[in-house]
Order: sequence, then structure tokens, then C-alpha cells
Amino acid sequence: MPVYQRLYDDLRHAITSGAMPPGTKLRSEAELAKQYELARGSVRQAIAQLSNEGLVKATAGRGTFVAEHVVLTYYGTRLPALTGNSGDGYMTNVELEGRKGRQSLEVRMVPADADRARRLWVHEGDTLVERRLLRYVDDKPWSLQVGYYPMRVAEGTPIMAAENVPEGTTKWMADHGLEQVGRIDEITARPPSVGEAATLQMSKGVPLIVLLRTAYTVDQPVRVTETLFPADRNRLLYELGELHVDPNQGMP
Amino acid sequence: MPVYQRLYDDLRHAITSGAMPPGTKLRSEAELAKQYELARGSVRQAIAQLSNEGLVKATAGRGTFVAEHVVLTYYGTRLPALTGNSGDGYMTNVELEGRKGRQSLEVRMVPADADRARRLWVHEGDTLVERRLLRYVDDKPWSLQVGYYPMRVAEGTPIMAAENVPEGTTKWMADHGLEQVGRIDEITARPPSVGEAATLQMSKGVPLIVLLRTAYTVDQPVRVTETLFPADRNRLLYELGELHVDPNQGMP
DNA sequence: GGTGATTTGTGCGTATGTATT
DNA sequence: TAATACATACGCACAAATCAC
Repeated sequence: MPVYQRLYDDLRHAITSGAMPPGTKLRSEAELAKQYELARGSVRQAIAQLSNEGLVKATAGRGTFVAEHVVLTYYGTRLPALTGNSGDGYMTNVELEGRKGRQSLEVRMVPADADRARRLWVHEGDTLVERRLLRYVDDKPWSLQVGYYPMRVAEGTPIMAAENVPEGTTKWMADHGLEQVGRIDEITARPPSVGEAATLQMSKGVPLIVLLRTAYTVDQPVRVTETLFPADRNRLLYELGELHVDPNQGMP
Repeated sequence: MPVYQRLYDDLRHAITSGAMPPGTKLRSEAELAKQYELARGSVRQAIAQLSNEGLVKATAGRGTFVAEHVVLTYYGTRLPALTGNSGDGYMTNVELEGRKGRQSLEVRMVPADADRARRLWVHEGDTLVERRLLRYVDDKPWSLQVGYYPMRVAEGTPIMAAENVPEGTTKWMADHGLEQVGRIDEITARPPSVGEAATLQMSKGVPLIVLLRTAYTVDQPVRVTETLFPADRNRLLYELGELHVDPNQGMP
């Protein structure tokens, strides 16, 4: 185990546990070196790793500071996600947290690859409608959602138009006989590609959380969405079972 | 956007979509260089990135192959997780998939930091029971779960003993008047520290999925667990709402 | 077992564009 | 504006591992 690891662990724990809130100035590299009995190079290595993860921001001459760290929560189980996911559900959520939401949309026709074909009960190569939604929060790109609809669902509907469906695609579908009653969320994580890092304006060491959601009516799958969340500014939250206490409130 | 990116994207898509199943040999670096009109160095960069993510494995003299890719699914919503999570629930699941499960356990007393204190309704510095569970699958370390119990829950119970609770701690607690009726799962991802990468035997480019679960009885939180999943061999799956169709079965 | 062909691993040098200082 | 550093990209050469004959 490298020597800088202990410093790195301490700092990360202090930041993530809230002991050092955003804006806090770290002690200087020289001070940390003396305190931990390390060479300044080792201190820099620990800080470089934190910087790579987006936890701190170093500025020459000023010092190193805990990064302003807005983490938005994506509620996997709450109603907005269930009733108006594609468009306004998430965005109302964002605005509830006092932030400014915006999104850009592209719609294309693409052939289904093997995986999406299996999930959507179509044949490989069949045409799917792809809706690519880049969501901004406070004018920063925040997450990228790519949704796929089979033609049997999308044909002749506003889903095929390159425009926002004001009430959200999920709500629109429910109003037209395609009510989504269940879904499966698969969650993985991986490093971003260079292109993804660029469009989402994330540093390369930050992972992407990948949420692959398949939505079902009572008798068929109707949509697959893949949402990419930069892990330094997003977390997913699932509320399961029955909660009789308020988790945000402290002890009574 | 770098030129090697197109090759990287093509290869990754071919692998993740199933077009190139595990064991498939990639074309040689020289061939790919000619095909994509790149220098060999650029081809190597694309492959290095895939290798870093654990998607391919290169061997001198033989070639580069799509990695044998066992991905185990952690079911966030199924009963094993709800009734016997800590011990045997997950492991029965693993054995159901035809793999060999094993785990090592350490139990310690630790003071609560600010974050865990807030979640468990105790004061910062109060003593918690820490149960550290390293799970192996087929003799490879697979995930690391660290659970924290407040003393009001753990005192005088097998939870404090450094031994497996055969029926699982959750089941044990339910049998003794602490039935868990709800829980909150918070999901994030981050790069592993060097120590974590070592104990979980993962390559450094692979992210960790972090699942932070707070479990509640009808009137209080009773446990916080933080589970670390190397992202290249784990995925989380949540089944939500009502599913009237079998998602694993193809189209009828 | 030996030999040569193939393939990855590694080193070096050069050039270019971008961002930082 | 100049200097510096860094990532990207290209090309070449050789070493090391593997495999077929």
C-alpha cells in the first residue's frame, strides 16, 4: 500500500462525511507533508487523486479547496419518475431543489442491436426511435438519457417528433392506452469515453453511473432508456418497503 | 475528439451488445490499424482503455480476446436481500447461479462519525458495532460489505460476536422484535482507493459501485450498510411496480 | 526440438494542437 | 506574448511470447 494512501483516505473521508464542507481550504502541501511525515511529492499524489475524482480543486497561489459539490438525487422510486419520466418529471424535481433545469433533445431512427432487440421484443435490425436527451442543471450538462421505443409503440405518435412532449412521454403513453405498470432498473458503472467526458463536462477519473431501465405495460416492454450520470454530481435513491419514519429528520 | 475514439466505441459496443461474446479474438493491432487508417499506437490506446475497463485481455504472441466476463446480479428488491441480507441471502443467490460462495467476517467497535450518527439516530462518537464482510465468489473477492449497528440494537446479541449468524442478521433481528419493514438505498460510484483495489483484486480503471443502505423498523433505523461492488463484475437490479411478463423470456 | 511467422509489449524520436503558466 | 507542459498522433525498431509446421 503506497504511503500517500493514508493521507488520501483521511482527506476523502473528511470530505465525504461532511467534516470538511465545500469551500474549506486544505492545509498547504508543506503542512500536510510535515503532519503526515511524507515528502511533498507524496502529498501531491494524494491530492492529484482527489482532484481527479472532482473532490477538490487546486489553484496555483491560492491553495486547494474542497470542491463545490452539488449532488443531485435521482429518485428511482418516486412518482415523478413513474409518471412523467422522460421530460418533465425529473426537471420538476430539479427545480424543486432550487436549481434551473434545461434540456436539449434529438430524435433519430436507428436499427436495433442484439441487446436492445431482446429487451424490446423486436428483431435485430428493426427500426427503433431514439430520443437523446441532454439535461442541464444551472447550465451545466448533468446527465444524458437515451431512450429507445419500438415502432409498434412510437409510430404516428409525438414520440417520433423531435419536440418535447409537454406532459412527458410516459404520461402521454398512459393517456393513450400504454400505461406502464412495472419496470426493471439495471445499474452499472464504468469510466466515461473521451466523447462522453466532453459532452458531460466531467473529468476523466470520474465514473459514469449507467441506469438501464426497461419499462413494461401489462403485456409488453415499451421502452428502454439508458441514462448516464457523472458520479461526482449524481446519486440514485430507492425507497423500498414501508417507511414509517422520516429519514431526513434526525432522531426524535 | 481523439481519432482512436471511433475504434474504441466500435469495439466496446460490439462487446457489450453481445456481438463479440467472451473469448472472441480481436483482429490484430496491425489489421485494425490498416482497417481504421490509424497508427498502431492509436490502436493500442483504444485497446488499453478497454483493457483498463476489464473488457478485453491481451497476451503477447496470442492476441487480444474479449474477457471472460462473469457479471453477478445483486437483486435490490428480491426477498433474500430483504429477509437475510447480511449473511446467507446473497450467498444463496450466488449459489443459485452455480457459483461457489464464501465470506470472511471481522467485527469491531468503532465510534460513529457525523454521517453515520445522523443516519442511525445516535450521537457522534457513540459506539457502533462494525461488521466487515468480504465476500468471495469462486475464490475471487467479489464485494465488500461493511455494516454498522447502534449499541441499542446490537448489545447482548450475536451481532456483536465475530461469527456468522447462520440465518442472517436481518432474519435474526426480525425473530427478536426488530423486523425491518423499509429501507433506503443510495447508490453512487467512485474510483477505488489503492487499498480497496488490492483487497478486491480489481484493476485501477474499474469503478466501485457504492450501495449505502439504511434499514428501518417501524419506528427507528437499525442498520447502515455500505457495500462496495467492483463495477466490472457486478450490477444492481431493482424490480419495481408490477411485472406481468417475464423479462428474461424473449418475445412470446 | 528447432525454426519462422504472428502478435503483443516496449522503447525512441518527432510533430502538432491545446491549455496553463 | 512567450514558454512550458501535456495529450494526441505517427512511424520505426526490436524484444518477448505464442503457435504451427
